[in-house]
Amino acid sequence: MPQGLRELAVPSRNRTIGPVRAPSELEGCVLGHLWKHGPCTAYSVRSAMLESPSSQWSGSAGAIYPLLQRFEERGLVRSRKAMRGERESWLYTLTAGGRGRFREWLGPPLTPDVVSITADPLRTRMYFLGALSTRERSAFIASARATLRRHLEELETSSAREVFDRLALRGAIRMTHARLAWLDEVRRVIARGMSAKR
Amino acid sequence: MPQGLRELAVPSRNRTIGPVRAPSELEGCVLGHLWKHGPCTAYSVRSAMLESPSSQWSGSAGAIYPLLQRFEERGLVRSRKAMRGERESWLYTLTAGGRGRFREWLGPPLTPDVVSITADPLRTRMYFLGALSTRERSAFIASARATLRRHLEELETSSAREVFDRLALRGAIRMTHARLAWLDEVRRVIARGMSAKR
DNA sequence: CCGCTCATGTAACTGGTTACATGATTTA
DNA sequence: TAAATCATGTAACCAGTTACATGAGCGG
Repeated sequence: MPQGLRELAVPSRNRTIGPVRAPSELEGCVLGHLWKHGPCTAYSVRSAMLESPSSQWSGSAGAIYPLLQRFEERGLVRSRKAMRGERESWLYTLTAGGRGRFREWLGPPLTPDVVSITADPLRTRMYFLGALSTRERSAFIASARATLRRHLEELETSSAREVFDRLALRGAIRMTHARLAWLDEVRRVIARGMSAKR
Repeated sequence: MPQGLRELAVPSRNRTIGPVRAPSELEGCVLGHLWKHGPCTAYSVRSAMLESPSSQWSGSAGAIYPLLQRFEERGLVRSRKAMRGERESWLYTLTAGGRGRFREWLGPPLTPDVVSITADPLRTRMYFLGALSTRERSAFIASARATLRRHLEELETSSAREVFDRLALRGAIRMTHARLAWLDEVRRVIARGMSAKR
Protein backbone atom coordinates (compact mmCIF):
# COMPACT_ATOMS: atom_id res chain seq x y z
CA MET A 1 0.00 0.00 0.00
CA PRO A 2 1.49 3.32 -1.06
CA GLN A 3 2.51 5.70 1.66
CA GLY A 4 0.48 8.89 1.14
CA LEU A 5 1.70 12.44 1.36
CA ARG A 6 -1.17 12.95 3.75
CA GLU A 7 1.09 11.74 6.58
CA LEU A 8 3.15 14.90 6.26
CA ALA A 9 0.22 17.25 6.54
CA VAL A 10 0.22 17.49 10.30
CA PRO A 11 -2.33 19.97 11.69
CA SER A 12 -0.67 23.38 11.59
CA ARG A 13 -2.32 24.58 14.78
CA ASN A 14 -0.06 22.33 16.84
CA ARG A 15 2.90 24.46 15.72
CA THR A 16 4.32 21.56 13.70
CA ILE A 17 5.59 22.38 10.24
CA GLY A 18 3.39 21.21 7.41
CA PRO A 19 4.04 21.76 3.72
CA VAL A 20 3.85 25.53 3.33
CA ARG A 21 1.55 26.58 0.54
CA ALA A 22 1.54 29.75 -1.53
CA PRO A 23 0.07 32.77 0.26
CA SER A 24 -3.54 33.56 -0.54
CA GLU A 25 -4.53 36.96 -1.91
CA LEU A 26 -5.84 37.97 1.49
CA GLU A 27 -2.62 36.91 3.20
CA GLY A 28 -0.45 38.75 0.71
CA CYS A 29 -2.60 41.82 0.90
CA VAL A 30 -2.56 42.01 4.68
CA LEU A 31 1.21 41.53 4.75
CA GLY A 32 1.41 44.23 2.08
CA HIS A 33 -0.71 46.59 4.10
CA LEU A 34 1.61 46.08 7.04
CA TRP A 35 4.60 46.74 4.81
CA LYS A 36 3.10 49.86 3.28
CA HIS A 37 1.28 51.45 6.18
CA GLY A 38 3.78 50.80 8.90
CA PRO A 39 2.87 49.29 12.28
CA CYS A 40 -0.89 49.30 12.52
CA THR A 41 -3.85 47.64 14.16
CA ALA A 42 -5.93 44.79 12.83
CA TYR A 43 -8.76 47.28 12.86
CA SER A 44 -7.05 49.59 10.40
CA VAL A 45 -6.23 46.71 8.06
CA ARG A 46 -9.86 45.81 8.23
CA SER A 47 -11.04 49.36 7.58
CA ALA A 48 -8.85 49.59 4.50
CA MET A 49 -10.51 46.48 3.08
CA LEU A 50 -13.98 47.71 3.96
CA GLU A 51 -13.26 50.95 2.10
CA SER A 52 -12.16 49.13 -1.04
CA PRO A 53 -14.72 49.25 -3.84
CA SER A 54 -13.97 45.63 -4.76
CA SER A 55 -16.32 43.06 -3.30
CA GLN A 56 -13.34 40.74 -3.16
CA TRP A 57 -12.31 42.28 0.12
CA SER A 58 -15.06 41.59 2.59
CA GLY A 59 -12.93 42.78 5.46
CA SER A 60 -14.84 40.57 7.86
CA ALA A 61 -13.47 40.52 11.37
CA GLY A 62 -13.69 36.76 11.35
CA ALA A 63 -11.05 36.71 8.62
CA ILE A 64 -8.63 39.43 9.71
CA TYR A 65 -8.24 38.83 13.43
CA PRO A 66 -7.57 35.10 13.23
CA LEU A 67 -5.23 35.71 10.28
CA LEU A 68 -3.08 38.15 12.25
CA GLN A 69 -3.04 35.65 15.10
CA ARG A 70 -1.81 32.92 12.76
CA PHE A 71 0.80 35.29 11.37
CA GLU A 72 2.11 35.92 14.85
CA GLU A 73 2.24 32.19 15.62
CA ARG A 74 4.22 31.66 12.45
CA GLY A 75 6.56 34.52 13.31
CA LEU A 76 5.59 36.67 10.33
CA VAL A 77 4.48 39.60 12.47
CA ARG A 78 5.19 40.96 15.92
CA SER A 79 2.66 42.82 18.02
CA ARG A 80 3.01 45.35 20.76
CA LYS A 81 0.47 47.07 22.92
CA ALA A 82 0.12 50.76 22.23
CA MET A 83 -1.89 53.63 23.59
CA ARG A 84 -3.78 55.93 21.30
CA GLY A 85 -4.83 58.46 23.86
CA GLU A 86 -6.40 56.44 26.64
CA ARG A 87 -7.39 53.63 24.34
CA GLU A 88 -5.24 50.54 24.05
CA SER A 89 -4.63 48.60 20.88
CA TRP A 90 -2.21 46.11 19.36
CA LEU A 91 0.12 47.35 16.70
CA TYR A 92 1.38 44.74 14.28
CA THR A 93 4.74 44.97 12.54
CA LEU A 94 6.28 42.76 9.86
CA THR A 95 9.24 40.64 10.92
CA ALA A 96 12.02 39.72 8.49
CA GLY A 97 10.17 36.45 7.88
CA GLY A 98 6.99 38.37 7.16
CA ARG A 99 8.78 40.57 4.67
CA GLY A 100 10.10 37.42 3.00
CA ARG A 101 6.69 35.87 2.78
CA PHE A 102 5.28 39.12 1.41
CA ARG A 103 8.00 39.31 -1.21
CA GLU A 104 7.29 35.69 -2.13
CA TRP A 105 3.62 36.53 -2.68
CA LEU A 106 4.35 39.72 -4.61
CA GLY A 107 6.79 38.22 -7.11
CA PRO A 108 8.70 38.13 -9.40
CA PRO A 109 8.52 35.34 -10.31
CA LEU A 110 4.82 35.56 -11.04
CA THR A 111 2.78 32.38 -10.90
CA PRO A 112 0.62 31.83 -14.02
CA ASP A 113 -2.71 32.24 -12.26
CA VAL A 114 -1.72 35.76 -11.17
CA VAL A 115 -1.12 36.93 -14.71
CA SER A 116 -3.45 34.85 -16.83
CA ILE A 117 -7.13 35.36 -17.41
CA THR A 118 -8.99 36.92 -14.48
CA ALA A 119 -12.29 35.72 -13.14
CA ASP A 120 -15.10 37.88 -14.46
CA PRO A 121 -18.65 37.05 -13.40
CA LEU A 122 -20.01 39.14 -16.25
CA ARG A 123 -18.01 37.22 -18.83
CA THR A 124 -19.06 33.95 -17.22
CA ARG A 125 -22.68 34.92 -17.67
CA MET A 126 -22.08 35.79 -21.30
CA TYR A 127 -21.72 32.09 -22.12
CA PHE A 128 -25.30 31.59 -21.04
CA LEU A 129 -26.94 34.67 -22.48
CA GLY A 130 -28.71 32.44 -24.96
CA ALA A 131 -30.99 31.39 -22.12
CA LEU A 132 -32.62 34.82 -22.14
CA SER A 133 -35.25 36.20 -24.48
CA THR A 134 -34.26 39.02 -26.80
CA ARG A 135 -35.94 41.50 -24.51
CA GLU A 136 -34.23 40.17 -21.38
CA ARG A 137 -30.93 40.14 -23.21
CA SER A 138 -31.24 43.85 -23.95
CA ALA A 139 -32.16 44.50 -20.35
CA PHE A 140 -29.11 42.54 -19.24
CA ILE A 141 -26.74 44.52 -21.42
CA ALA A 142 -28.37 47.85 -20.64
CA SER A 143 -28.21 47.29 -16.90
CA ALA A 144 -24.61 46.16 -17.05
CA ARG A 145 -23.62 49.17 -19.14
CA ALA A 146 -25.37 51.59 -16.84
CA THR A 147 -23.73 50.13 -13.75
CA LEU A 148 -20.32 50.14 -15.40
CA ARG A 149 -20.64 53.76 -16.49
CA ARG A 150 -21.58 54.80 -12.97
CA HIS A 151 -18.67 52.77 -11.70
CA LEU A 152 -16.32 54.44 -14.17
CA GLU A 153 -17.36 57.89 -13.01
CA GLU A 154 -16.58 56.93 -9.43
CA LEU A 155 -13.19 55.66 -10.41
CA GLU A 156 -12.39 58.73 -12.48
CA THR A 157 -13.24 61.15 -9.72
CA SER A 158 -11.32 59.23 -7.07
CA SER A 159 -7.69 60.10 -6.51
CA ALA A 160 -4.57 58.45 -5.21
CA ARG A 161 -1.44 60.17 -3.98
CA GLU A 162 1.09 57.39 -4.14
CA VAL A 163 2.48 56.45 -7.58
CA PHE A 164 1.54 52.80 -7.45
CA ASP A 165 -1.87 53.42 -5.99
CA ARG A 166 -2.44 55.73 -8.94
CA LEU A 167 -1.20 53.13 -11.40
CA ALA A 168 -3.48 50.49 -9.89
CA LEU A 169 -6.37 52.92 -10.21
CA ARG A 170 -5.41 53.51 -13.83
CA GLY A 171 -5.63 49.77 -14.33
CA ALA A 172 -9.12 49.62 -12.89
CA ILE A 173 -10.20 52.49 -15.16
CA ARG A 174 -8.73 50.86 -18.25
CA MET A 175 -10.46 47.58 -17.41
CA THR A 176 -13.79 49.33 -17.01
CA HIS A 177 -13.35 51.10 -20.35
CA ALA A 178 -12.54 47.79 -21.99
CA ARG A 179 -15.56 46.10 -20.46
CA LEU A 180 -17.81 48.90 -21.70
CA ALA A 181 -16.38 48.66 -25.21
CA TRP A 182 -16.90 44.92 -25.05
CA LEU A 183 -20.53 45.33 -24.05
CA ASP A 184 -20.95 47.66 -27.03
CA GLU A 185 -19.61 44.96 -29.28
CA VAL A 186 -21.96 42.45 -27.71
CA ARG A 187 -24.89 44.76 -28.26
CA ARG A 188 -23.96 45.28 -31.90
CA VAL A 189 -23.53 41.57 -32.54
CA ILE A 190 -26.82 40.53 -31.02
CA ALA A 191 -28.60 43.36 -32.82
CA ARG A 192 -27.10 42.21 -36.12
CA GLY A 193 -28.09 38.62 -35.34
CA MET A 194 -31.66 39.70 -34.77
CA SER A 195 -31.94 41.67 -37.99
CA ALA A 196 -30.33 38.78 -39.88
CA LYS A 197 -33.00 36.45 -38.59
CA ARG A 198 -35.78 38.64 -39.94
CA MET B 1 -32.13 39.69 24.60
CA PRO B 2 -32.61 40.12 20.86
CA GLN B 3 -33.78 37.10 18.94
CA GLY B 4 -31.06 36.35 16.38
CA LEU B 5 -31.60 35.38 12.78
CA ARG B 6 -29.30 32.45 13.51
CA GLU B 7 -32.34 30.55 14.80
CA LEU B 8 -33.63 30.35 11.23
CA ALA B 9 -30.46 28.88 9.78
CA VAL B 10 -31.37 25.26 10.31
CA PRO B 11 -28.87 22.81 8.81
CA SER B 12 -29.82 22.37 5.16
CA ARG B 13 -28.77 18.71 5.03
CA ASN B 14 -31.83 17.77 7.09
CA ARG B 15 -34.01 18.89 4.20
CA THR B 16 -35.33 21.82 6.26
CA ILE B 17 -35.60 25.17 4.54
CA GLY B 18 -33.04 27.73 5.61
CA PRO B 19 -32.71 31.24 4.22
CA VAL B 20 -31.73 30.62 0.60
CA ARG B 21 -28.71 32.60 -0.40
CA ALA B 22 -27.64 33.78 -3.82
CA PRO B 23 -26.09 31.08 -6.00
CA SER B 24 -22.30 30.99 -6.08
CA GLU B 25 -20.45 31.28 -9.38
CA LEU B 26 -19.78 27.54 -9.35
CA GLU B 27 -23.43 26.77 -8.72
CA GLY B 28 -24.60 29.08 -11.48
CA CYS B 29 -22.04 27.76 -13.88
CA VAL B 30 -22.91 24.11 -13.30
CA LEU B 31 -26.60 24.84 -13.68
CA GLY B 32 -25.69 26.77 -16.83
CA HIS B 33 -23.71 23.87 -18.19
CA LEU B 34 -26.68 21.60 -17.64
CA TRP B 35 -28.91 24.11 -19.40
CA LYS B 36 -26.55 24.53 -22.34
CA HIS B 37 -25.19 21.05 -22.86
CA GLY B 38 -28.31 19.06 -22.27
CA PRO B 39 -28.49 16.05 -19.95
CA CYS B 40 -24.95 15.16 -19.02
CA THR B 41 -22.80 13.45 -16.41
CA ALA B 42 -21.03 15.03 -13.49
CA TYR B 43 -17.89 13.87 -15.19
CA SER B 44 -18.53 15.96 -18.29
CA VAL B 45 -19.31 19.05 -16.22
CA ARG B 46 -16.04 18.45 -14.49
CA SER B 47 -14.10 17.97 -17.73
CA ALA B 48 -15.46 21.24 -19.08
CA MET B 49 -14.12 23.07 -16.04
CA LEU B 50 -10.78 21.32 -16.23
CA GLU B 51 -10.44 22.42 -19.86
CA SER B 52 -11.13 26.05 -19.02
CA PRO B 53 -8.02 28.25 -19.13
CA SER B 54 -9.19 30.15 -16.06
CA SER B 55 -7.74 28.98 -12.78
CA GLN B 56 -11.04 29.97 -11.21
CA TRP B 57 -12.49 26.62 -12.22
CA SER B 58 -10.55 23.95 -10.43
CA GLY B 59 -13.03 21.29 -11.45
CA SER B 60 -12.17 19.23 -8.43
CA ALA B 61 -14.29 16.14 -7.99
CA GLY B 62 -14.77 17.07 -4.36
CA ALA B 63 -16.66 20.15 -5.50
CA ILE B 64 -18.72 18.87 -8.42
CA TYR B 65 -20.06 15.54 -7.18
CA PRO B 66 -21.35 16.78 -3.82
CA LEU B 67 -22.78 19.85 -5.55
CA LEU B 68 -24.84 17.76 -7.97
CA GLN B 69 -26.01 15.67 -5.02
CA ARG B 70 -27.12 18.80 -3.17
CA PHE B 71 -28.87 20.01 -6.32
CA GLU B 72 -30.80 16.78 -6.50
CA GLU B 73 -31.77 16.98 -2.83
CA ARG B 74 -33.05 20.48 -3.43
CA GLY B 75 -34.94 19.38 -6.52
CA LEU B 76 -32.96 21.51 -8.94
CA VAL B 77 -31.87 18.56 -11.04
CA ARG B 78 -33.06 15.06 -11.80
CA SER B 79 -30.79 12.14 -12.59
CA ARG B 80 -31.31 8.97 -14.52
CA LYS B 81 -29.06 6.03 -15.17
CA ALA B 82 -27.89 5.72 -18.73
CA MET B 83 -25.76 3.37 -20.75
CA ARG B 84 -22.99 4.62 -22.97
CA GLY B 85 -22.11 1.35 -24.63
CA GLU B 86 -21.62 -1.09 -21.77
CA ARG B 87 -20.63 1.63 -19.32
CA GLU B 88 -23.20 3.06 -16.97
CA SER B 89 -23.42 6.67 -15.84
CA TRP B 90 -25.84 9.15 -14.32
CA LEU B 91 -27.23 11.82 -16.54
CA TYR B 92 -28.36 15.00 -14.84
CA THR B 93 -31.12 17.21 -16.20
CA LEU B 94 -32.39 20.58 -15.01
CA THR B 95 -35.84 20.64 -13.45
CA ALA B 96 -38.13 23.66 -13.69
CA GLY B 97 -36.82 24.68 -10.28
CA GLY B 98 -33.27 24.33 -11.51
CA ARG B 99 -34.00 26.52 -14.52
CA GLY B 100 -35.48 29.10 -12.16
CA ARG B 101 -32.44 29.09 -9.94
CA PHE B 102 -30.19 29.36 -13.00
CA ARG B 103 -32.17 32.27 -14.33
CA GLU B 104 -31.92 33.91 -10.90
CA TRP B 105 -28.14 33.58 -10.95
CA LEU B 106 -27.84 34.77 -14.55
CA GLY B 107 -29.87 37.94 -14.20
CA PRO B 108 -31.20 40.48 -15.01
CA PRO B 109 -31.33 42.00 -12.47
CA LEU B 110 -27.59 42.00 -11.99
CA THR B 111 -26.21 42.28 -8.48
CA PRO B 112 -23.55 45.01 -8.11
CA ASP B 113 -20.68 42.63 -7.40
CA VAL B 114 -21.24 40.91 -10.74
CA VAL B 115 -20.81 44.10 -12.71
CA SER B 116 -18.47 46.22 -10.64
CA ILE B 117 -14.72 45.98 -10.43
CA THR B 118 -13.32 42.50 -10.90
CA ALA B 119 -10.67 40.92 -8.73
CA ASP B 120 -7.30 41.16 -10.43
CA PRO B 121 -4.28 39.69 -8.62
CA LEU B 122 -1.96 41.67 -10.88
CA ARG B 123 -3.64 44.97 -10.04
CA THR B 124 -3.58 44.03 -6.36
CA ARG B 125 0.16 43.57 -6.56
CA MET B 126 0.56 46.93 -8.25
CA TYR B 127 -0.26 48.69 -4.98
CA PHE B 128 2.84 47.13 -3.45
CA LEU B 129 5.28 47.45 -6.32
CA GLY B 130 7.15 50.05 -4.29
CA ALA B 131 8.50 47.19 -2.21
CA LEU B 132 10.67 46.07 -5.10
CA SER B 133 13.96 47.49 -6.31
CA THR B 134 14.06 49.20 -9.71
CA ARG B 135 15.57 46.10 -11.22
CA GLU B 136 13.00 43.76 -9.71
CA ARG B 137 10.24 46.10 -10.80
CA SER B 138 11.37 45.85 -14.41
CA ALA B 139 11.56 42.07 -14.09
CA PHE B 140 8.03 42.05 -12.68
CA ILE B 141 6.61 44.07 -15.55
CA ALA B 142 8.59 42.22 -18.20
CA SER B 143 7.50 38.82 -16.93
CA ALA B 144 3.87 39.89 -16.70
CA ARG B 145 3.93 41.33 -20.20
CA ALA B 146 5.53 38.22 -21.66
CA THR B 147 3.00 35.92 -20.01
CA LEU B 148 0.11 38.11 -21.11
CA ARG B 149 1.30 38.20 -24.72
CA ARG B 150 1.59 34.43 -24.78
CA HIS B 151 -1.85 34.24 -23.23
CA LEU B 152 -3.24 36.60 -25.86
CA GLU B 153 -1.88 34.45 -28.68
CA GLU B 154 -3.58 31.41 -27.21
CA LEU B 155 -6.86 33.26 -26.96
CA GLU B 156 -6.61 34.63 -30.49
CA THR B 157 -5.99 31.25 -32.03
CA SER B 158 -8.75 29.54 -30.09
CA SER B 159 -12.19 29.44 -31.63
CA ALA B 160 -15.78 29.15 -30.50
CA ARG B 161 -18.74 28.13 -32.58
CA GLU B 162 -21.62 29.40 -30.55
CA VAL B 163 -22.35 33.17 -30.67
CA PHE B 164 -22.14 33.77 -26.95
CA ASP B 165 -19.08 31.60 -26.48
CA ARG B 166 -17.47 33.75 -29.15
CA LEU B 167 -18.58 36.96 -27.44
CA ALA B 168 -17.21 35.76 -24.12
CA LEU B 169 -13.92 34.96 -25.83
CA ARG B 170 -13.92 38.45 -27.35
CA GLY B 171 -14.27 39.80 -23.83
CA ALA B 172 -11.28 37.83 -22.62
CA ILE B 173 -9.22 39.10 -25.57
CA ARG B 174 -10.23 42.71 -24.97
CA MET B 175 -9.34 42.40 -21.29
CA THR B 176 -5.94 41.01 -22.13
CA HIS B 177 -5.31 43.83 -24.59
CA ALA B 178 -6.30 46.35 -21.96
CA ARG B 179 -4.04 44.77 -19.37
CA LEU B 180 -1.11 44.86 -21.77
CA ALA B 181 -1.72 48.52 -22.59
CA TRP B 182 -1.94 49.20 -18.87
CA LEU B 183 1.40 47.50 -18.24
CA ASP B 184 2.89 49.68 -20.99
CA GLU B 185 1.62 52.73 -19.16
CA VAL B 186 3.08 51.44 -15.92
CA ARG B 187 6.42 50.88 -17.58
CA ARG B 188 6.44 54.38 -19.02
CA VAL B 189 5.52 55.97 -15.71
CA ILE B 190 8.14 54.19 -13.66
CA ALA B 191 10.77 54.90 -16.33
CA ARG B 192 9.87 58.59 -16.26
CA GLY B 193 10.02 58.54 -12.46
CA MET B 194 13.52 57.09 -12.58
CA SER B 195 14.86 59.62 -15.04
CA ALA B 196 13.27 62.44 -13.02
CA LYS B 197 15.12 61.27 -9.94
CA ARG B 198 18.48 61.49 -11.66
C1' DC C 1 -1.87 -6.67 -21.19
C1' DC C 2 -0.84 -1.78 -20.42
C1' DG C 3 -2.21 2.61 -20.11
C1' DC C 4 -5.71 5.96 -21.12
C1' DT C 5 -10.24 7.85 -20.77
C1' DC C 6 -14.69 7.53 -18.66
C1' DA C 7 -16.86 7.49 -14.44
C1' DT C 8 -17.84 8.15 -9.41
C1' DG C 9 -17.00 9.11 -5.26
C1' DT C 10 -15.17 10.28 -0.06
C1' DA C 11 -12.43 12.00 4.16
C1' DA C 12 -9.91 15.52 6.14
C1' DC C 13 -9.01 19.89 6.20
C1' DT C 14 -9.02 25.01 5.68
C1' DG C 15 -9.95 29.63 4.67
C1' DG C 16 -13.40 32.69 4.86
C1' DT C 17 -18.44 34.33 5.85
C1' DT C 18 -22.20 35.54 8.87
C1' DA C 19 -23.72 36.84 12.81
C1' DC C 20 -23.16 37.62 17.44
C1' DA C 21 -20.93 40.08 21.30
C1' DT C 22 -18.49 43.64 24.10
C1' DG C 23 -16.77 47.96 25.60
C1' DA C 24 -14.15 52.38 25.59
C1' DT C 25 -13.75 56.98 23.58
C1' DT C 26 -14.97 60.76 20.73
C1' DT C 27 -18.09 63.95 18.59
C1' DA C 28 -22.43 66.21 17.51
C1' DT D 1 -26.61 61.85 26.16
C1' DA D 2 -26.94 59.57 21.96
C1' DA D 3 -24.66 58.05 18.06
C1' DA D 4 -20.63 57.18 15.69
C1' DT D 5 -16.02 55.44 15.65
C1' DC D 6 -12.21 52.75 17.46
C1' DA D 7 -11.13 48.35 18.87
C1' DT D 8 -11.22 43.23 19.56
C1' DG D 9 -12.82 39.16 19.23
C1' DT D 10 -15.54 34.27 18.79
C1' DA D 11 -18.80 30.35 17.39
C1' DA D 12 -21.12 28.08 13.87
C1' DC D 13 -21.13 27.11 9.53
C1' DC D 14 -20.02 26.13 4.65
C1' DA D 15 -18.03 25.80 0.16
C1' DG D 16 -14.28 24.24 -2.02
C1' DT D 17 -9.39 21.99 -2.10
C1' DT D 18 -6.28 18.15 -1.77
C1' DA D 19 -5.51 13.79 -1.86
C1' DC D 20 -6.94 9.31 -1.81
C1' DA D 21 -9.54 5.46 -3.80
C1' DT D 22 -11.94 2.36 -7.08
C1' DG D 23 -13.31 0.19 -11.25
C1' DA D 24 -15.06 -0.61 -16.05
C1' DG D 25 -14.19 -0.39 -20.94
C1' DC D 26 -11.40 0.74 -24.93
C1' DG D 27 -7.42 1.29 -28.14
C1' DG D 28 -2.83 0.05 -29.34
